[in-house]
Amino acid sequence: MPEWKKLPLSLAELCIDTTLRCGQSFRWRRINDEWHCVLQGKLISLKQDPTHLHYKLASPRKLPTSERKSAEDDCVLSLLNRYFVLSQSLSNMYQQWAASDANFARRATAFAGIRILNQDAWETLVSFICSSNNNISRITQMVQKLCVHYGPYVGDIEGEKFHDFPRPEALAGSGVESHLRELGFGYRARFIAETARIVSTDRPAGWLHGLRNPDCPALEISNNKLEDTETKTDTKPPTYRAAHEALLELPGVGPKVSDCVCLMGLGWWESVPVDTHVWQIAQRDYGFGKGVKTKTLNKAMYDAVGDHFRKIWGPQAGYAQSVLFTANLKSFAEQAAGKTEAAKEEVSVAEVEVKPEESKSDISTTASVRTKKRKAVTVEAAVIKAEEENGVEAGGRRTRSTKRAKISG
DNA sequence: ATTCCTCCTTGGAG
DNA sequence: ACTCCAAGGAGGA
Repeated sequence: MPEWKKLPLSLAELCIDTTLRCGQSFRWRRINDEWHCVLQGKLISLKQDPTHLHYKLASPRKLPTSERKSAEDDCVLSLLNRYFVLSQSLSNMYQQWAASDANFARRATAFAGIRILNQDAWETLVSFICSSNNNISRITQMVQKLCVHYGPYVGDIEGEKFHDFPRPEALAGSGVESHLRELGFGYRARFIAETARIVSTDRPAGWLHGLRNPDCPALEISNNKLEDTETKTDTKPPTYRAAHEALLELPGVGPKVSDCVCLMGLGWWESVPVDTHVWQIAQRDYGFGKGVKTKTLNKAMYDAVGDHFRKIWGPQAGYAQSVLFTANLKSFAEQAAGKTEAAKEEVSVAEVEVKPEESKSDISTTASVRTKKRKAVTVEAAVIKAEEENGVEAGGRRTRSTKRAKISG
């Protein structure tokens, strides 16, 4: 039996119990207060106490000599550092967001230690294609089915089998769509099969990885050696906008799913996925949607919400968004209400001032969406329009006919 | 060319 | 039983 290794880490820097079940990754399973998942072919186990994160390789394949064993431990540690991006100080970021936004300060009190996971881009892509018009528990079941039926088996824990996530080629077969429909994927079956075929066949090797943010802290180590094998096709460094647009070409990928992949799979932390929860938050806490004509989330509103959050939270807005997203989930309602002993008193103190000043701005778009060239939307509140010159340039628009043409062809 | 509306699968919750 | 909702997107009007 392998021994646990430990890493000094506070719950404010990482809380796996919240981070691993807030709808980012759908493969971690908790058994007896220990978390297990296959990452890069390795079955990894985690547990946490207030001062340390404990980790181990759940089932090493060979009898480890002491040398090999310590090498494997180093490998797991490096993997965890990249997966959780532990080089980044989370409490510092929380402090900055709380200082610039009273609502964040209030909501985040009971939700410390939530990190954006630096996940595999392909897994993130497929997982969030599954997420459309869906709920977290069923997404989890669907991802599990993908692993069981198409992913490589790695090992057992407590009688439960663990598989890795399948590679694109494994999901690109001809019978995949009908099989996934039998497995209850609904209309997403075609999206997954088709996207797998495009990524594995139509796109060059390393295409998805090439959309990564080269400045993401998770890449600091491996970025020095820009390997010649598959990255020499592209000379210009990718941008968030370019990555976002490139993903939109794939079937089942719209603006929201694309932003999820950018944020959680490609290291673009300025990406703000606006889903039903974030739209609720934007309306309830940030004055969006007060206009008569703007109760529904249209494209202009989608962009305005993301731009607003980037304005108040800065270039890691998507990271901050995930904290409020988690605090808004029904499955975390008890935690949000401060039922945990740790957060109880702090929340009751902060509960006094419920209305932040920002709420009075009543952000709503006027119906005059005079889209001439790239002026996306006219916004009444001056809060938004200030960022026009702020460098968030909207790149060349990709029309939908282009996307359809790519799919059918 | 852009925007808006409806439909798409499934299953759990109210 | 029935409607609504869940980390939305595609296709047509």
